[in-house]
Amino acid sequence: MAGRNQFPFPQFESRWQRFWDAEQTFRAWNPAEVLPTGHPFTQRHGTDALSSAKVASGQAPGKFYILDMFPYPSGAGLHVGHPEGYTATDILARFRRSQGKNVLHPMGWDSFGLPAEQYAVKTGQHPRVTTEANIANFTRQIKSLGFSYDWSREVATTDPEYFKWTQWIFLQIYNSWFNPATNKAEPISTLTYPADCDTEDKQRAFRDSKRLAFVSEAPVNWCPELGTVLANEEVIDGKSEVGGFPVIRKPMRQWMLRITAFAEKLLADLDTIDWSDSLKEMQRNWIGKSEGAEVDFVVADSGSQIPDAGSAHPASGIGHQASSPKIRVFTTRPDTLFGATYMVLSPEHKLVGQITTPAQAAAVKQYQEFAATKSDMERTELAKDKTGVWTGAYAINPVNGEKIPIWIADYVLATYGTGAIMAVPAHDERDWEFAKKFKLPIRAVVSPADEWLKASTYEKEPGYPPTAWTPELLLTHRSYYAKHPETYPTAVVETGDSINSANGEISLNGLPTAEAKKKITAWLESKGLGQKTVNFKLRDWLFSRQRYWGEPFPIIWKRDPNGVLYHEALPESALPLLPPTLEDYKPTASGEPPLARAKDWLQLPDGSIRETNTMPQWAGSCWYYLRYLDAKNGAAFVNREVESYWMGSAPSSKSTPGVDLYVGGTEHAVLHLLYARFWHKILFDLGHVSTAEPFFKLVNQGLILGSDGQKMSKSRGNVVNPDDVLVEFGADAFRLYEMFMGPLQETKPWNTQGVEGVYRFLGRVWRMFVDEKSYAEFEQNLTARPERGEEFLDQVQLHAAVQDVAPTTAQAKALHACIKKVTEDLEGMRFNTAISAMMVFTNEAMTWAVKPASTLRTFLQLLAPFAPHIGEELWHKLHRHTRQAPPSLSYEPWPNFDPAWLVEDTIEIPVQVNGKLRDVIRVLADADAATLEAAAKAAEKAKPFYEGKTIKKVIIVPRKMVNLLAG
RNA sequence: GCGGACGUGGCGAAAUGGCAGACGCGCCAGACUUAGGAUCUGGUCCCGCAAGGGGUGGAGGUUCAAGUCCUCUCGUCCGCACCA
Repeated sequence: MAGRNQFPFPQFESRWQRFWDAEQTFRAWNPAEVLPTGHPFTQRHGTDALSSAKVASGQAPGKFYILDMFPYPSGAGLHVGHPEGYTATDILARFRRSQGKNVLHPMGWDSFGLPAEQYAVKTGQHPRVTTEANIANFTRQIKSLGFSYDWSREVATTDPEYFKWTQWIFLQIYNSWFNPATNKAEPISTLTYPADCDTEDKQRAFRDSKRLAFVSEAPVNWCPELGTVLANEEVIDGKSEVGGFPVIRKPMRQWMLRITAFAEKLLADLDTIDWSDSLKEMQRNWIGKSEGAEVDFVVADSGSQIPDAGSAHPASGIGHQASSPKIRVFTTRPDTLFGATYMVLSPEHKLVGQITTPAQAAAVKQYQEFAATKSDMERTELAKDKTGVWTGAYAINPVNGEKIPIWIADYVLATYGTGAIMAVPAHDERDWEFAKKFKLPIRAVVSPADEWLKASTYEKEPGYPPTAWTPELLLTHRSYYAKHPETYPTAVVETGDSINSANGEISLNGLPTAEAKKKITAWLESKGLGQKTVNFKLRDWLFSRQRYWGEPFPIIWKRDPNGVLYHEALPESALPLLPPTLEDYKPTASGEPPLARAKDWLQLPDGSIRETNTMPQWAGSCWYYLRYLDAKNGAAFVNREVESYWMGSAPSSKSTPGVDLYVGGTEHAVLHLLYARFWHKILFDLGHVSTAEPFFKLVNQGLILGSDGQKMSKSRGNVVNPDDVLVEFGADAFRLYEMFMGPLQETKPWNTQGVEGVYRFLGRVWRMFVDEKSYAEFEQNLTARPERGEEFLDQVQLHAAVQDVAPTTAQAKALHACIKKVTEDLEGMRFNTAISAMMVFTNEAMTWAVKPASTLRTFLQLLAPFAPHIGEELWHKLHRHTRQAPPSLSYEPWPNFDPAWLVEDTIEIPVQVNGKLRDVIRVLADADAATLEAAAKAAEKAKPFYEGKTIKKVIIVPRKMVNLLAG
């Protein structure tokens, strides 16, 4: 589109961006900070607005912390999806600022990450160089959109001054343990040692086993392609979330964070925050709480006669040797214990070798190898067909003394529960499939629902097909099921009354599931056979990566006099611990992380060796929202007073606890958002922050699809580059379009013609304000001397129709309706309908021969949060015209609507006959029921529909409608 | 399979249980114009000349009145997925 612009955005957008930068218009001030007198915040709120006294007494302006998920600065640059959330938050930031809030609206960079490192491996260029270039590009792009960020608070997770504190927080975690008695993280110094920890070595081992950051040797997700381990959360269908490469399980020494200790709090506190149901549900599912019982099964016959040293308490079960090993299982259905006809251990279960009989040893070993070579992906894909082998061993069912076979199968996961299950094939689908395949016995212990019985009955059963389901017939089938569950097509997994569940001491028969669970659990506990247990799907967080481009751990390794390796934290004074300079960023030939290449860095003079793993990318994003509060603080990660003001626990905050609004993509639903909540809770317990949750309200923006309705991707060629849109239509139109597309949370396709629509709207706004002739002159001058564009811009005159007159009633009504709609829609984040309301106003105002300056001025205030550049430009023109010094548009109080203007004298209401619209009548707004009825009956068009009939009833809803019921 | 969100014109979408389709795109017609891919005006759910009738994925229900509430059903998207 080479033709003329509808309005001179290329000239005024850059002008106002420079203005905001130079004036520090959006600089947010901390409590007790000295406020410059010239700043518009000070001019509105006073020089002492944030004095310690006012903050302490609650007299200071309330805070509003509005946060975007900071981006990873990729080489590809900004995507149209990024500015969707950023625009929404910017509009709200400007809105709240105008309403008198002290608004904190920062931006930064989640700049550690794999792409820069992969580029370094290929080219040898230091990731910092790549990262800084990408940040520069992202900064340019984001600034070109005119967002009101306080850039003085910018952070980058790769900045040593930032990751110094990431490392510091890691040390807080390392030096803490979770005290179950207080249900809190506490300094490791509060740990009390058991009596048998009587040596320094034993105490150290005990201490290290309790830390919230600890070392584990467990099998981990290793991605050969990426050359690193990954957290469970980063593995999807057995493939890496980044890149989609295969992931295998491999035992490695790794750092873990004890997030499982916080599972209950992470779950419970979801009820205290304002997030979408779907997001909360995703977190709940991920945490995966299930309540049940752990039950011990004693092994009856085992392959070896090695007594189990661990089973100090002989179970009081029936007929077993006290020296036999015990297998502990977790079940959510202890009520079905009488139906356990076999057991299954995961192939990796540590008792497998011990219990396997010589006869089965070869088969078991073969199966274990078979299971081990399968990747998680294969295990999932082959899930349909159950596999397993018998160990040759039996266990004793503790409730009935029955000998049941012990199998191993990979449908039992080593990492969940105890890694072993009691199999109740009649009432569990997986056990059912397995039992059917291997011809294991199936015993019914729960009576099915009538519906299930009716639906599952088939010809082999007596009395089939039934002519009618009499209670007697159902009873017959019920008792048949109780004896022959294996003849039915499926397992009965629903709850129901217990059957076949009694021994000499206890009977569950006839009890509904919930009661049966309680009763059997109490019995198990009284016998020392088991106890009530809560299990979580959530695993501890695998926190180390074999990468270069991440925060090094502030940890060193030493050997004690016995040659045992142990770890030790670096002192705070050693922070930040910088990564070494390398020539080559690949892992070493022996598979050591890249940091191991830096021999000088690795070895300390006292002989200790540095940890060579680095932290995952999530580390920096776990707390960046806290660093924004006090980004330049060299003495602490955040000052306490500053933290309590912005996070809402101080009296002045006058707000919700935590970040007031956090907007970002749904892709971080379980990863970032769970990790950040976890870190925040540790910091809260340790007294470093003042709220239990970081993000009070969270909104997920929807995905923006390509114009073909497909996800945007390079390969589809449907990617829209914001830079291109900006050149053609400008930042204001871009912002407006992203908000006008539809509700923020919805997925919606991009449509360039839609951008033209809002661009035309802004053009109409421009023409409503400016004199057409002077704009034409501007364009001619601009063509001749483009470099003098801004000078010419100031010569563009206001439209002659804009006059300093009082608005007419109709004009005031139009304006106040618009104020009301825009204000309410902003409160509800309904940006699309707010824009539509401004379009309605503009369409009407365009028809006014004389346009009151005061009305247009107020309208500009409504428009400015959405389209700030044109807002500022016209705001200044308008005030030059009225010869007033222009106050700061950003800090001018938000207009209030006067309900008096919105009261209509007469209104149109529909007249229905038998619920169908027949006519519309115009009546006085406050007309009473009798008047409405009379008016409705007088409505000509409605008459034919009830003439000749009697009106039996009249429904009258004042101000709404009249319905005549005739018959 | 389980959990969540959602189905409204040609398209993006609006509608405290009370006139379905605001606003925008696209399209049609007209005006201005050397020109229009600028701007302005009017029209635009379907059937029907009209009166009128039909219409919010489908089927029922509640109600004077249902896009909105309830039940069932079909479909789309997202998340989880052998979690005992």
